Amino acid sequence: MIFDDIDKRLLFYLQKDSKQTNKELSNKLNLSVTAVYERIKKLEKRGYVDKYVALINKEKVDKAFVAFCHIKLVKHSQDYVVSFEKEVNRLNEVLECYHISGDYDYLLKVLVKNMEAFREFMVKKLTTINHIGSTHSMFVINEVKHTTAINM
Amino acid sequence: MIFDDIDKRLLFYLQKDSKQTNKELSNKLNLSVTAVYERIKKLEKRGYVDKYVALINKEKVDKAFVAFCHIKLVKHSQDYVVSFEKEVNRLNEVLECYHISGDYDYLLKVLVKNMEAFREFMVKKLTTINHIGSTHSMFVINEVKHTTAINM
DNA sequence: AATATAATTAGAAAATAAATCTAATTAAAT
DNA sequence: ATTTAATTAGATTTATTTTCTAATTATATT
Repeated sequence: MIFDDIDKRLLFYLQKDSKQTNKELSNKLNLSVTAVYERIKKLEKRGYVDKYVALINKEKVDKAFVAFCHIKLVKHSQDYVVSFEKEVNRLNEVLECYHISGDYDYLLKVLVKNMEAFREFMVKKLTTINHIGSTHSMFVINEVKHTTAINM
Repeated sequence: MIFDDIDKRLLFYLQKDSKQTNKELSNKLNLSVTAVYERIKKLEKRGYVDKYVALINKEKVDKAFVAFCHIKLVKHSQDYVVSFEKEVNRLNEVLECYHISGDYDYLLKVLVKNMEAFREFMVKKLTTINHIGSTHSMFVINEVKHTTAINM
């Protein structure tokens, strides 16, 4: 199977705006509507597209306070890791969690209303999770760049 | 204007899958198709929805190596900050860039093919940007959680 | 190079969904 | 209680997606 330049350009446009009609895309790609349609279906079927989503304005829904939390576990045994990761998945303030190299074990992206809500989150939710050794939080002063679009 | 529980549930569904038809949404929300349609248009108009996008599978497009880079500037004068932020916006390996509190000034999320590509990025692109004092990179071993859906 | 095979594309037709309109209902304000 | 505004439902129109058939293009085989 081939994944050519037209496919790349198609994904580029869909990553910018997935609500474009196939006709609009067909103009940009110099193809017929059917050709665009078939390519999109092919890309979806082969797993290139994870999903289509609406991206919500976090200021509008009052969740504009963003923090990154480094977390160290007390031990790195299989069961500690598994249970920590399961707990983190339950916390809906945590949008992202990465197991990373370096001084800390995990990096979390946390979204809440304000500093007070963040304190609540830390005290009542995060630090009640077992096996956490230490944490280190960094607060987002300004979002300089934020895109979901992968460049191919 | 009111932003009620139905709106919240509607955004919840749209954040999961924006390709659902209004009929499917109307079933989930126990509303008519028109009511769903009007609510979506209202939310869009009032700025609740930033945009609709396709989320692409990074393994499929061979950009599965993820790194977070801490960056310190040599100075924090206005012009240094402005020019750094402008440069970062140009780099398409950088999906996200945050000005943060703490030991470092910035946190970058970088997406490339592999470690070799990351090295290339650091040497040929990132560190050629002026005003960078020091950097510290963390590599993603595993993506434990990753969602774009804000919980309201 | 000629032929067969598969993949991609285009255009028309059918099916489906979005958008608009009018009227009815519900909620909020006076 | 009455007016006003907002929301909703159902019907209709408009637009888009999906399917179908045929033509074209690319790839593989002899």
